[in-house]
Amino acid sequence: MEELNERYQEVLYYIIEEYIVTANPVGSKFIAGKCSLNLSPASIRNIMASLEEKGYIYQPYFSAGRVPTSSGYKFYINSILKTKKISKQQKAEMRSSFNISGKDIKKILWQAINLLSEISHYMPIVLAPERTYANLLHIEFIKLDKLNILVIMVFEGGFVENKIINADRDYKQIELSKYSIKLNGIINGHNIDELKDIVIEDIDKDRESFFSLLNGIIFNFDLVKNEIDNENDYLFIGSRMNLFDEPEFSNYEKIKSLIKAFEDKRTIIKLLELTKQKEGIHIFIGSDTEWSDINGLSVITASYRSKKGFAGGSIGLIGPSRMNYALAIPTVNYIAKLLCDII
Amino acid sequence: MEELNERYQEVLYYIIEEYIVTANPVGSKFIAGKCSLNLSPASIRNIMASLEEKGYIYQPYFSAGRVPTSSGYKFYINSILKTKKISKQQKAEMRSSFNISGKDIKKILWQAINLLSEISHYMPIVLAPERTYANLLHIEFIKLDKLNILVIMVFEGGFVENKIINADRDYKQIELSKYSIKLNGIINGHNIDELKDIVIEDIDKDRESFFSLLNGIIFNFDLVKNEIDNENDYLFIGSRMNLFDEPEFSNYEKIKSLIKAFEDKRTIIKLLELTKQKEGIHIFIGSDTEWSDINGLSVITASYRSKKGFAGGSIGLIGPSRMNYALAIPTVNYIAKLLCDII
DNA sequence: TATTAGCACTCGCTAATATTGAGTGCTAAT
DNA sequence: ATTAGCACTCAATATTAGCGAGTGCTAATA
Repeated sequence: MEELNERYQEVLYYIIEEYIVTANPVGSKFIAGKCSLNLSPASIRNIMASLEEKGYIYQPYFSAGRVPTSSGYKFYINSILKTKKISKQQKAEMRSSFNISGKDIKKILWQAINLLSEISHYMPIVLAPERTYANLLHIEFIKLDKLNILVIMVFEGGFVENKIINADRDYKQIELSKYSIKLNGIINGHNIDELKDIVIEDIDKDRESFFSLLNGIIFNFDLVKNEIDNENDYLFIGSRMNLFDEPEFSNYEKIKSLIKAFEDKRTIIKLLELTKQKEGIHIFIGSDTEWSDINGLSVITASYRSKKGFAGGSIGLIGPSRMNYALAIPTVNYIAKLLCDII
Repeated sequence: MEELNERYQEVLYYIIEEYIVTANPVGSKFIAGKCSLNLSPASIRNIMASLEEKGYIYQPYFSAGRVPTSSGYKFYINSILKTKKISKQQKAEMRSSFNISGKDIKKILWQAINLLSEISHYMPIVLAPERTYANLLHIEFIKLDKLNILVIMVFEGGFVENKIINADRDYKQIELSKYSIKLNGIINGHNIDELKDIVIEDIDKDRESFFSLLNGIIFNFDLVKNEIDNENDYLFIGSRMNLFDEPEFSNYEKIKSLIKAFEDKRTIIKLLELTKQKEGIHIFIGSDTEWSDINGLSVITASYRSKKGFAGGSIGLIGPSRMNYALAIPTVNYIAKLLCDII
């Protein structure tokens, strides 16, 4: 990223700050009034022309004010922006807004969404922790009917996964309970991958009739790993309404493209999965290659991870590119941190 | 509902049929062309004037064509409409589009939504069966940590409910398993209300240390009954996109009011709960008192119920008031019937 | 008496035109 | 190097004109 003269930075700064608030192109006269270096509109215009040449701002049409480009935002975020510190009081408020007694992780994630929504007025998204690397706490087989067995897996962190598998024959509940107990004996805080090895080993030692049942379970392990068969238990999306209130989506065509983009959750899931394994804040702006579907949208993401070491998920905030980064970035960051503590 | 002359009925019929397709006010000339009784536009106009006086149609403005009112639709549905029979082949197709092997009820309900969406191009909604009257199949306690116990309840029909309860002391898993076994011995196809009585009785006989734990569970039963604490596991909503494509929502204001109305799911839940216990098809039109939130929308609902007798839920279809009732009504009806069979 | 042709009238829709004003780039003066 | 001054651009808004689909009424007709 090219270096920018202090004066240039200040002009860019005020353009973006103002554009974030009003969503209207910003003119030279306004900047001249705001700027600490007392310059006339004409001088500002010269600076603006340079900034435009460098690609940080552009004019929607001849003789309109200037609007930040994606690179403009990027420069602003990386070099100019000083994010607001969250006050101790605000932190305490955020923390206390979580009600964690007797709630499973799903509800806690929803609380995070609501909190983010309240504070930011943008659209929060949360990816639930994946189960592959999470340690199993408990496994249980319950007979539903002749050939269907319900497998309940409880993971560290309070995540419960229910799967129905087809059995090869009619198992009795007592028989199933025996296997449950047996398996629970060896589970003992292993994750699925490890457990798979142990179970396969065990089969060799003890070729009982539940050989095939176990096969079914192992197959099922792979299911849990690879297939998210209900997106609704994996990606949580907060209220869209706030986004629709933003002026850039105040016409029919744009609001429709927005709805269409969110209808298929895979784009969002992909984005959140990208950042899940990485530390810290990630920001996708405007027409980034990773987030090119909707022009004019930005996404701030952060990953969370329990201290016990099972894999975490990520949270994010979707807003217009002209979103209030100074507030949004530390908020996303802190809520991710809160989630780490809570889980 | 007032009686209508056959001639009047025919005119009303063609107005509605045409309006359903084009969404434009229908003029006298067009009706004169369609009508089997060969009348001139002028005569049709006379009839239209009468129909307007009776409140079945209205003019959006002087010298526009006529548009059906809510009472118009009501009369049409109750007295004129002949719903299309679904052919055997279509029925077979619908039935075979369900993949029920190894799927829990939630996924089956989602399949119903997708099917309805494909056929109707409106917005399907499904209310999951409530658990109060459903028979319990299995109950299981799993220790999460010192004071948190996960209670898993499996209901007939494949519904699984997970609840975390706070224990009064630190239970060992072995201890909990014993209670699980004990409870499972007496569950045996009772529903929660019945079970509650049995358990309370049992407590008197056998004042063990799990007295207080059971108390916690009983309290929890009430929770399952009264509180739906995650709407997302209760009400399933299909794709909104189809609705937004309808011409009545083709402007910014209307689309926003629509989104806002659906953001809060309680209205829809209330509506579906109203019809859950009743047999057959229910239709809410336009500005019915039960469904007055969004003008121009209609809802068709039907309840489903498993044969084994546990309480069912209901499915519905939200579309514009000018929806294709002839197709939508039998489709909702048949899919509800399919659900009865499958569950 | 029921029906219809004829006609003047209404009013939303579309396109064409005029007006406004915020903001610019350039030039010449400071 | 900075800036006042000025002509110019162009979206947005308001204004006007014309079209045409559809009406209600009246008088003629079967």
